[in-house]
Amino acid sequence: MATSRLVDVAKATGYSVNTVSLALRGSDRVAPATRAAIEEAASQLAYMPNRVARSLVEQRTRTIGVVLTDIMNPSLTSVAQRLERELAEQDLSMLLVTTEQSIERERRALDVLASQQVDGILVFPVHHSAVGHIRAVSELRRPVVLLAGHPGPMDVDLVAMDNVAGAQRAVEHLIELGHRRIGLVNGGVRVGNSEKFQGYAAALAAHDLPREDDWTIAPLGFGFEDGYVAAKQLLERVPDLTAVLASTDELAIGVLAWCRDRGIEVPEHLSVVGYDDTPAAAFAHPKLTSVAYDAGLVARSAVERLIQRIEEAVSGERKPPERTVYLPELVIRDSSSTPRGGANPAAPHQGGTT
Amino acid sequence: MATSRLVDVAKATGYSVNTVSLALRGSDRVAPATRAAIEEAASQLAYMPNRVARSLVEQRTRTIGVVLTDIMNPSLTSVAQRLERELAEQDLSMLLVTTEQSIERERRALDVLASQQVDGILVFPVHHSAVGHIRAVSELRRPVVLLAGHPGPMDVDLVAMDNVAGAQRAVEHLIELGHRRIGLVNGGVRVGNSEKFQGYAAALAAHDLPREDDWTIAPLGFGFEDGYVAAKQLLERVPDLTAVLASTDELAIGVLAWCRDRGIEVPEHLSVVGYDDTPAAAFAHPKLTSVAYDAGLVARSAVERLIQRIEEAVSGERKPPERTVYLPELVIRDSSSTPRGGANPAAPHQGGTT
DNA sequence: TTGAAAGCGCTAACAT
DNA sequence: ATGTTAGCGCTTTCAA
Repeated sequence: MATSRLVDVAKATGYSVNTVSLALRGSDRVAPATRAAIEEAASQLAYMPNRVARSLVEQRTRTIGVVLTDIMNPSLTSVAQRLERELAEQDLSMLLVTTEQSIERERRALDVLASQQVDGILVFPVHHSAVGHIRAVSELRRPVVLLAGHPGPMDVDLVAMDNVAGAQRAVEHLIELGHRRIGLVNGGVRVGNSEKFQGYAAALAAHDLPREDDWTIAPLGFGFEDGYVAAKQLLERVPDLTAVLASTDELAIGVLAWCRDRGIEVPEHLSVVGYDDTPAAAFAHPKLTSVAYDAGLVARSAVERLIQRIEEAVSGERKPPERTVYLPELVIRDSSSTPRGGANPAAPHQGGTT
Repeated sequence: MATSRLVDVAKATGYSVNTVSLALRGSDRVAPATRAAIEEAASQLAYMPNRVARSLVEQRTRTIGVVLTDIMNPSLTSVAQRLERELAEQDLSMLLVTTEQSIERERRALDVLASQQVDGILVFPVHHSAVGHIRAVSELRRPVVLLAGHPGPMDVDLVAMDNVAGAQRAVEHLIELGHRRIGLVNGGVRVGNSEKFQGYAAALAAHDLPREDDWTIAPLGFGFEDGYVAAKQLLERVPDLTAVLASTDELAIGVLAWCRDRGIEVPEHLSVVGYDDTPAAAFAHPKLTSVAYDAGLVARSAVERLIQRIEEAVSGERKPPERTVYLPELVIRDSSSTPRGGANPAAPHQGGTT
């Protein structure tokens, strides 16, 4: 596993280490013939530059740290995928860490990444508002761009979709269809992320519609099973809801599954709206109306911002953080329609289909 | 962004760089009082070790490269997730690269990772058999463990699920139910991965059942849409198939969606079996029978093997590659049953439900 | 118990 | 056009 170094190529060719280094990096300060000879020897010896040594002297690693809460969540996965692609295009590597919703792991992740001398860090924060430790890293150590967060004053750069507006839009769609009793299945609220709730409440308030605390349910996770269980709890508790917004598509698909098992027809008895517009939304049954999270846009924009911040840091500039939020689109499919009688399982139109 | 170094802590305390280094790494060769003073100063200065410098001298980075074809594919995502978790437990970081099915990108990824001096590499190969370039890396540069591959002689370490056996098991399940005309929707075959086809063909052959070339279709991708289109092509071409095995759950769910649109009932008219048993399988409609890919097992075992290989390489040992394949389980749900008449859309029992 | 010196593999400033 | 020297921040002999 002992790979060859510059000095080996130097010895093989008779040139100095410096000349070899220059030649291999394509400098025009070395004679073409020399370069050819050196390249020949380098490939003979299967020489590959040691990026660790290079990073040490250049004081940069061309590596970006990416901190995600969870990579199983399809919308985060698609962000990760897009980020990797964007970074690769800029010739940057991606060091990926997941925090599994633990603020303590998030803290450690940032430390490790800073210690690894990553050039910058992209963070999907565990808590969308508790970001003091992240700010500290961004001020003391490396440029950081957040990929999600609460609206309002915050002193770290942020590029994200506007989840308040997204949820509000979804609920307004339901209101326009004629719904007045609308529930919310809001995953992840336990860790303090309330944008979707804010949008939901704002839409109801704007239309003078009622809202009860028990119309909202907060499952621990974001998955199918969480949605299934949440639907059961919510709709057994409040059977006369006519529509439900779920904070991820997977939750929504879990809701659909429970409705199917229970004989509640969607959208006839209950309208269901998902969030993120993952590929699964279009292939759910019925096809799921969903708020589109534009992972490509966020990834592109976040990488661009981060690179800009890195360049500024190198040249000693220090600009104030900026917040960029994009308005999500609502994709209307078959799971939402005008209300026709609520989800009351006491009077289903027909039996379960599973 | 100028972080403090050992020398800064040394100056602040009056000790030498060497003593500070030892103290901060908890050596008992420094006096407790000294250590306390040094730790105090270090935290004052927010000192964090520079892992790049450390890696250069220690000749290891505590970083593992992970090469995946695609991170949107749920089964690969779950492998990535598990790998990250396993590596984190061993205090190893994960450098993630995706190849998007390009052998050229795979080649470059391996070079970049070797150049970054990762301690080892885990690869989900683009081609399950064309692995010459991977072998070269594993012999010349860094230990490599493959996460998938063809059966048969191969000279790179491998830890994977046995897809031949998995597909064979799925088809045998269908045969036991009484199916005799069984199709295959086999994503990714265009890049040369034929294990699932082999298992499918072996099962049919073992039971003296017929097999026609046009009972197999090879969509380019692995997603819902690919499955939908493949189902259309396959079942319009061969309407009297009574069962279909799809090589991923997403393909299978795409097949289900087409059947729904077409008024073909599953499993009454057509049995459908998926592959990987992703979370979506249990929440599809109908609930999908699927071959369980055990991502946790593969991840755990692959990381263990890789670490072992790394240790051997450090101590100069050189053991021959080993192949470990695990037998997947078949999870039987509602999408497979005894055949009742084939998928002929000319005589559906009832209209479409979408 | 602590310090001085060497060196990991590379790039960069400064010779020649 | 090429070579010499220094040094990135750390760990590791080897001395004291």
